[in-house]
Amino acid sequence: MTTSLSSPAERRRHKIRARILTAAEHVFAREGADGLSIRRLAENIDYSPAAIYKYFSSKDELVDELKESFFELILENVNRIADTATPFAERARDCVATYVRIATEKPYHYAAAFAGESASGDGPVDGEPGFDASRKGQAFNVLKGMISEGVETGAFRSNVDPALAAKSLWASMHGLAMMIVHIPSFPALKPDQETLSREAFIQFHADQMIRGLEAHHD
Amino acid sequence: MTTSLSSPAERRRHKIRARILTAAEHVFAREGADGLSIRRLAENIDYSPAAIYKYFSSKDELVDELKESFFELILENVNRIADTATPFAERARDCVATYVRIATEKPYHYAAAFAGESASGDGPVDGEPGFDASRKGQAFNVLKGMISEGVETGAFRSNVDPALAAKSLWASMHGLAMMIVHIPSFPALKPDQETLSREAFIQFHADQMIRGLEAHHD
DNA sequence: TCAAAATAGTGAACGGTGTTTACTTTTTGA
DNA sequence: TCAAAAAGTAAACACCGTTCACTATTTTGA
Repeated sequence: MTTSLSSPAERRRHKIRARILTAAEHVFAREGADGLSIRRLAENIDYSPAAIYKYFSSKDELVDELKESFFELILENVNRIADTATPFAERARDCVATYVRIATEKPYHYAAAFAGESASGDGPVDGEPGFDASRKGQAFNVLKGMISEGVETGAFRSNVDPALAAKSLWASMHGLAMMIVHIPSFPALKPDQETLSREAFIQFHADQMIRGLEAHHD
Repeated sequence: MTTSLSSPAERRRHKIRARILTAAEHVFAREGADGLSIRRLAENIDYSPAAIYKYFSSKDELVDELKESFFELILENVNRIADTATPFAERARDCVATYVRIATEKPYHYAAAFAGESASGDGPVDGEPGFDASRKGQAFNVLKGMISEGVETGAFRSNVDPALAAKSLWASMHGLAMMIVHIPSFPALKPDQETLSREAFIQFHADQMIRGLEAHHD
């Protein structure tokens, strides 16, 4: 939902910015940040390399926008599932599975989103102001909310701190996503049945994580 | 333990290779792969840039050696703990904690070790020949062995597949390590008490993972 | 309407990068 | 001793992100 802006000049400028971002998105998705060069990008859209700098102050800023809108995509999907009325356990598993699935569908985006938040220094983290407003912060809060629900309904042990547990769970999700991103055949036990076992593995991993939070079972 | 080689010429060559690697190691540890340039490296050791290519076919090959010996360091440490006679639960926790600690002590090494196994294509994975011989493969097998032990002694549920569980656990460890590497303040709940809470968080995470494998408890 | 100011766009350059090639110097081994 | 092998180098190639001085276009305000 992009709010259309006032003057026609501004609209035109916004359009060209979007054209640059779209071209960048395609290259980035296929080849990552290294494959995306300002010069190549400029040629794609029939501009001089220097022209890009009238719209973006640096390559990093341009790539940051790609990463940000990617994490918005993750957030939207996870949020939609979290708002579902399905049973708690299933809903939690779905959130994990969706997060990992989207992350691995755009491997370069996902890996880049964590490798250097914005080229220098890291973005805001839990506890610092601004974290809750960032896409990652919102996604984290969805997770935290679900865990709180689990504790309140008695599904999870009563002594789990939602913030702590959410971070641990996030780390586990992140780890699986990164493993699949960097080693695509990671989940497969045997080279065949690739895609099938990937989904199964994600399920197993999600169950594993959730079991760690559950009150005594069986 | 480097087996000393035959001829004096070969020894001299080996020595210079080591000199290059040592210089590279220092720069890489501080600034990562981007900060390590062949030209800078050459200047450090008073050689021409082209000379490096008499010893390494590419920058990637050079960096790969740094990554390999780093993972050997992880393997040594984890192995030492795994061979300890301490109680199972404690030993498992220590392995996880040590893995994450070493990973986060050399953040550039650890992140690079997973970001593109060797510049193009990925290294061998479980199920493929050669995996068990790689450092990562050996580390993975330590993990798998410990889980097998847990299943046999009845600490873990009897229906857990060690290979599957080891991958899940590895992913979780990896995720925490990567989170700390990319967002150093990740575990901290409040900006102070940094290092203290990091250790505590790793403990929590390790417990969480292990609980997911345990037979009914309490 | 018309000049001035702002904006869009460009070519050329700066200082980097990994790598290759042709060349010289040194070392080796029979 | 002397040819062959190895070590080392300077210069170039083809890239990269970014900046600068400059022109052309567009917008603005009096």
